[in-house]
Amino acid sequence: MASKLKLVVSNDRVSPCYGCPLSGLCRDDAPPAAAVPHTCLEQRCVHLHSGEHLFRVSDEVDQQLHVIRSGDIKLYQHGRDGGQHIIEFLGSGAWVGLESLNQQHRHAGAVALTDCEVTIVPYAQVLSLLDRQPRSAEAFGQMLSGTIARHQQHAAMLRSTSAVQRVAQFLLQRLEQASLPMSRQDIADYLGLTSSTVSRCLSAMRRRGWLTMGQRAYHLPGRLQVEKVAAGTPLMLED
Amino acid sequence: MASKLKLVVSNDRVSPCYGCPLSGLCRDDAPPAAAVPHTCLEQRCVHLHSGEHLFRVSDEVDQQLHVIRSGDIKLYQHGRDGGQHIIEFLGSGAWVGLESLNQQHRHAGAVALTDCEVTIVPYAQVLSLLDRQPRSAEAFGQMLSGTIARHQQHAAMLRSTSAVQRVAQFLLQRLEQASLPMSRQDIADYLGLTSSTVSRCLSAMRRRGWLTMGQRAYHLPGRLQVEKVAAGTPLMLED
DNA sequence: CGTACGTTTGAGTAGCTTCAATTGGGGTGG
DNA sequence: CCACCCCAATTGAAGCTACTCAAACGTACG
Repeated sequence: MASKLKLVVSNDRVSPCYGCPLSGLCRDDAPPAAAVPHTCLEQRCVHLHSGEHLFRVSDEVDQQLHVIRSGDIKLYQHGRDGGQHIIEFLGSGAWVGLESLNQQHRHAGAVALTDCEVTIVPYAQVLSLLDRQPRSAEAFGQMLSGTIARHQQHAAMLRSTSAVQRVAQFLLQRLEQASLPMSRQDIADYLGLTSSTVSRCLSAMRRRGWLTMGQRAYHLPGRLQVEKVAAGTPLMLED
Repeated sequence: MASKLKLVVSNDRVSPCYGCPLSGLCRDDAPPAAAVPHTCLEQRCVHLHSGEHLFRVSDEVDQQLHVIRSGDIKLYQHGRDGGQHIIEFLGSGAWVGLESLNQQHRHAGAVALTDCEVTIVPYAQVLSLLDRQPRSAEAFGQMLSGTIARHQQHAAMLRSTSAVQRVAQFLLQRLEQASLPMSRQDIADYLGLTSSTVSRCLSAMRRRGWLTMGQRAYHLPGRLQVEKVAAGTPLMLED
């Protein structure tokens, strides 16, 4: 179960930034090739198998951030009642660990939902970049700002009184990619419902033909109706 | 209803940082007095009366952050059903507007719950500070990180199934200062409940002598029991 | 083929919401 | 100073939603 670490050194002189996790933060329009430090060239990666932890609750914070190259990860906390509360589902391109920068121990755990490839980005490296490139501080701020905005959206979803409403919003938000790698229980823990209720809501929409579910693939032929449900239109669960 | 703007220029040479909203970010251990730019000396303030908006939903983002000097502010969004969802209650010392850095229009509104004094901090000024003082980038990151962590906590509270549980957690979290400037409706919108339910929960605890409510002052003689309720111990509403 | 686990579905119940009536407190005008 | 009004808070009763408990089904894996 040990994570394999791989050191990747790019030899591509044409575009040294290709594949660099920091490329989203780099703001030098024309970075002088000679001045590019190791930062952009060295990439440490971790491969996670489905179910493996990237880090656990109470782990010591190691001052490292992570960027997901491929796969999906869930961020969770332990609920008061023993169950787990999913904070966020993170997909390809997402940063992991932004909430731990000021803390000594993780208050959230991160588990791979599928096999994952994750790039390790030492926080010091990010700070170093922010130091060298003033404009990237702005980009970094925007990234954190966006994270905050997403959490606010999630909180809004949790306050939607109706269960179908929450499930509909979840589907609309997550079904750009037409696949849901997480279990019903995970969805339930994310939406503040039970897996039974989630299942009932999905079945209700499926019965109406608004949702089709091949074992991993999901589609929304009735996207318009689902949007109405998400907006508050009531929906009888049993037909 | 027009907000009064006041320009305050400090003449105090002894401690130029005193009262500076950026002091929490400044990381120069011994800032050379001669090099201190206007940044630390100019402070624009806004005075808000209870009920006045600092900004509204859909307002254009003016690239300004705010720091609350005194008073309380609520951050809210419009719910699907017409009601408003409170995102966060912000008190003295808190930063306002961190979630809007990457957006063109506000997706949240900010209203004063009490009379407020708010310092205006142009985002450019923050960036300029981050540029000059590399270490303050870390502090800024920690601040945003802390904000994210608080939102995650809030989301966890919203998933607590029981109503009394949510109210108890809210009281424990908010009653360091022994006063709740917001209305029952606001609390309800924050917790994802109705004002009736909030009222009932508070009454239940008051009947048991765990909570006392002078018109503005709140106290928790039964903090221990309230903590148990927050942790999941069931509680009959009617006695 | 059999076991184990996740999902679906079924009744019954608890708890929150809804709607409405009552109380209380703060402000205004007499 | 008191009466009045207005809005917020409280409280009551009824209804409905989502949870609980439980069983049956499907699928993946040995």
